[in-house]
Amino acid sequence: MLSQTEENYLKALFYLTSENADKSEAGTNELAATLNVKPATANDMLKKLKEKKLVNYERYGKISLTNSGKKQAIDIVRKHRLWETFLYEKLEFTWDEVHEVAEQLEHIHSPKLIEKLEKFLNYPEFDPHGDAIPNAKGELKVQARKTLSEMAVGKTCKLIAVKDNSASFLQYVMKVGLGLSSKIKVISRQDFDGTLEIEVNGKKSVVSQKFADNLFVV
Amino acid sequence: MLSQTEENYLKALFYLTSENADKSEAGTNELAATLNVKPATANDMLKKLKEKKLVNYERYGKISLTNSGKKQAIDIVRKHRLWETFLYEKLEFTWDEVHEVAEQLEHIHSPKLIEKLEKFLNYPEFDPHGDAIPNAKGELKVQARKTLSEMAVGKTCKLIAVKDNSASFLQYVMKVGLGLSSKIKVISRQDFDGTLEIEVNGKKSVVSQKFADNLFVV
DNA sequence: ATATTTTGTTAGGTTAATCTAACTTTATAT
DNA sequence: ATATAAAGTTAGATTAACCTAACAAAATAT
Ligand SMILES: [Mn+2]
Ligand SMILES: [Mn+2]
Ligand SMILES: [Mn+2]
Ligand SMILES: [Mn+2]
Repeated sequence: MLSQTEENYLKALFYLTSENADKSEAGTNELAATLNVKPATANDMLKKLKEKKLVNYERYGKISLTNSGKKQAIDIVRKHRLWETFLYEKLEFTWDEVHEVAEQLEHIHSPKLIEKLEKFLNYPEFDPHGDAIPNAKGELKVQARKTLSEMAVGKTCKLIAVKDNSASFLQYVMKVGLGLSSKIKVISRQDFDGTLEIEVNGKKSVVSQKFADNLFVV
Repeated sequence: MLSQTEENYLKALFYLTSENADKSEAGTNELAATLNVKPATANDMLKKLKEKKLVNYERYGKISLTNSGKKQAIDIVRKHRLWETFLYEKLEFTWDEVHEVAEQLEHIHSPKLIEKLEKFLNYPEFDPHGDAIPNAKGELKVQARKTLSEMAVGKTCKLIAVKDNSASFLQYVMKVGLGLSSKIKVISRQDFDGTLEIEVNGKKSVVSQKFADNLFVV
């Protein structure tokens, strides 16, 4: 059985090499930064994970998950997102509070618990941030989506997911009047730096490109 | 913040020195046995817990929890029993399955989670094994109770709690037709070894004294 | 009162996960 | 093509939690 630490490495690698991250291989420094450890630490762990056949890795080479590693990573993501959904739907947590607690809950080992939890939540397909929840087989719904920053001026779109899960970002999103399913109209865009003027529920706001890069819409 | 290991030592000491255990101090070997570690290991940890002012301990002396240690131990017990109740009430776990998973869940750190969970469960006072759940202040309902082995022949009583929480014991209890609130009539007792003949829902069974010692009745 | 058993402690090691400091390899820029 | 910078690795330490083996103290039994 994997330790919590090993699980965190697999999950980090999964995110660093997922579609979302537009590349399929990661580096030691990048991985270390994600996990808030020093590169030397990540390097040690990579050797261990390679030994366990969970990552593809050669000295000075790029890193990727093996099929086995990916399967395990997806299972952790599944648990994380089911717990977030539980906290949000059943315990009245707000969407900026769920992530931190789910970081702990995702490491509970009990297949039965997850099966039962999923059933209790009525087999949800998306978590409170709009991210797809993998099913027991590791399959997840892929939605066509673009970032708000890619939307044409004058168009209206619907918020379906957020990329950043940090409490500070999510609180900012709420402050602008946004939540999942909100309708957003793009009023104008500054060519200089991509700053957008948007309208949500009749309320206008000016937001940075960085902000818009972190919102997924259809 | 306490590590999972430290929490487990506090919890073990709490049980070893509670009313239930008819003594208020514990020994190193006893503690080590409870936690499935060697006495040398427990000894190291005792020094650490003393340093943190969580236990009263002197070389070759008896061990007890300080007020601070006891408060923390009760909080872990509270979490454990709330999670057991959640698993039993909401996720359809059976009473022999809940303990093992709760052993993991009790170490999740989030005061808000526990508050919300308690509210979601409607402030339960007893867990699936009939054990009292401490409230947020650490107070718990104390019920007058005796063990089935202490009951007089001919009397009928009600099962309100089980002492042993192991799956094997609980499955045995179910096999005899018992659950919380079951009515039990004591038909006869062997003076030689305390073996009892009991009747539950019209069904007669013969059980050992050890078995009867682990059932609390009123 | 002394011998034996039980209980508790110490010394010295191991493993997982982390670190710093020094080093090597690969990538980038002139 | 070489120098510099960035990325990655290694060696050697540290800490928490565990171990075994040897020893010391306390409890008990004769
Ligand atoms: Mn999350
Ligand atoms: Mn999420
Ligand atoms: Mn339990
Ligand atoms: Mn219980």
